[in-house]
Amino acid sequence: MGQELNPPNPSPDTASLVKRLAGPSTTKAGLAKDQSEINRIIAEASKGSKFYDNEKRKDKELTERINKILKQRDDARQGVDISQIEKSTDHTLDQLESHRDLSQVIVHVDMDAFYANVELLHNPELKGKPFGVGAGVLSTASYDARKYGVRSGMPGFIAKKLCPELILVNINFTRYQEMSDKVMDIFRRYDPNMLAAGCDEGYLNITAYCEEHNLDPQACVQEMRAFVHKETNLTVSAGIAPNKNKPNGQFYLPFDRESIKSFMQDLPIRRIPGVGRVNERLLDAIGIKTCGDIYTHRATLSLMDKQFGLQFLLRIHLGIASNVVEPGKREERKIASAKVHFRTFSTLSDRQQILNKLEEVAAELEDDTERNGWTGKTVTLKYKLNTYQVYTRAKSFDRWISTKKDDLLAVCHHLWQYHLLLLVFLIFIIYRSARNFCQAILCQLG
DNA sequence: GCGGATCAC
DNA sequence: TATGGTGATCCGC
Ligand SMILES: Nc1ccn([C@H]2C[C@H](O)[C@@H](COP(=O)(O)OP(=O)(O)OP(=O)(O)O)O2)c(=O)n1
Ligand SMILES: [Mg+2]
Repeated sequence: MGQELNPPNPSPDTASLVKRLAGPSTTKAGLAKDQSEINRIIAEASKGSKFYDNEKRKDKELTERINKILKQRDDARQGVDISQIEKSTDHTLDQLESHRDLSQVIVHVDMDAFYANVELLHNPELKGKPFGVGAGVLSTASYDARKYGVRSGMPGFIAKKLCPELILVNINFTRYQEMSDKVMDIFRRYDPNMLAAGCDEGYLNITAYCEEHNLDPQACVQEMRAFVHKETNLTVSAGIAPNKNKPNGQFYLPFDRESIKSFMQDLPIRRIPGVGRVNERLLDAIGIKTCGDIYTHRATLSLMDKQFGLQFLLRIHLGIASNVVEPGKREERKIASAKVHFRTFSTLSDRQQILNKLEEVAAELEDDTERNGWTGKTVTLKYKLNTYQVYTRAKSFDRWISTKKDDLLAVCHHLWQYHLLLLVFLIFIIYRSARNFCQAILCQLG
């Protein structure tokens, strides 16, 4: 009874929801030290919106999923010989360890605040000021803005709350692509097989270059970074290690087993590429926060290989990753995306109006595909409701799709399940046989 | 093949 | 007032 006299706040945000609302890129360099106050402001600003409700729904679903996994874990551990399982995973670890290859010098290079620093070249007055790139949602933020908690993926109006003097700069993709080409060319001098990962980073194997030029890795990377700065006025960070697992920022990881193990020991699991917000929570639920914790819970992970991926995590624990660097798949994948924005006074709730919009998108798609002579065998219709719930509906054909407007419209009309209150429509035509893409049209409603 | 979920940048 | 674009992969069905 006594407890009921002190009811909790009405629907307080759970820690997990507050964290979810903060967005995916909360581990970026240059962010403020105290994120809890920042996260509170973000949650406050989000409250009451449809977006917030949707995040809350997803958070609840994830909590249920976690509870299910915990139950599975408890069931799986019943009546099995844990020490036997641990022995078996130890054997796997020994196997992995025996194949550890420290012979290759891998460097990961990543441009600093890429879009922001390119904008700085065009507008030097921004120097030293907090600014973000992008309208609506920020693609990135200058380091001066990050101090306030402003970061990638954050909507502009919330960023302004965190930093009222924040300047918003429009996005100019062609500029970034130009600079990207320049930078990549420099990287390729050091490894012609470089793997470009996105437009601002790359993985290089500089073993051969160091040998030929009689350079040690540190000197080699310093030289490369100096070249980038000289030729582009942009700065770049690098991590040098025996494989492609990127350390944060600029870093040299000594090439011996002990150094690597101690580096991994306290590294938060979230820093590993492939472990995002969701997997971070799942792993946290079974007691894993750092790469070192993987070993402690190896029996559970072994029993729940399906859910967590034992091999993936064991390799992470040891700090063993691929040290083969190859350029990405060569397949041409031209994307000419056309975009149409419509603004109406409210979301569309009338079938005929929606069909009219769909027809506009189909017409745009016909136009683009005709112009470029492309087609495919799958049509995908994707739409977002004003609740932020997303649906995709697809249909594949044995023959090439007619990209005539009316044919596309007929297919999409069929795929659209008469949901109302739409925010966004997208149509894709996918060319799958060569695992190739595509064409996308976006139609913004409401 | 389909649809949802997750992740990276 | 208001929460992105693009591309990829994986899993369960
Ligand atoms: N959610 C995101 C993340 C990134 N980007 C774009 C803008 C970035 O400038 C570029 C490179 O991404 P990075 O993750 O490397 O971020 P930055 O280069 O901006 O900053 P950092 O100095 O942390 O590398 O990709 C984006 O559009 N949306
Ligand atoms: Mg970068």
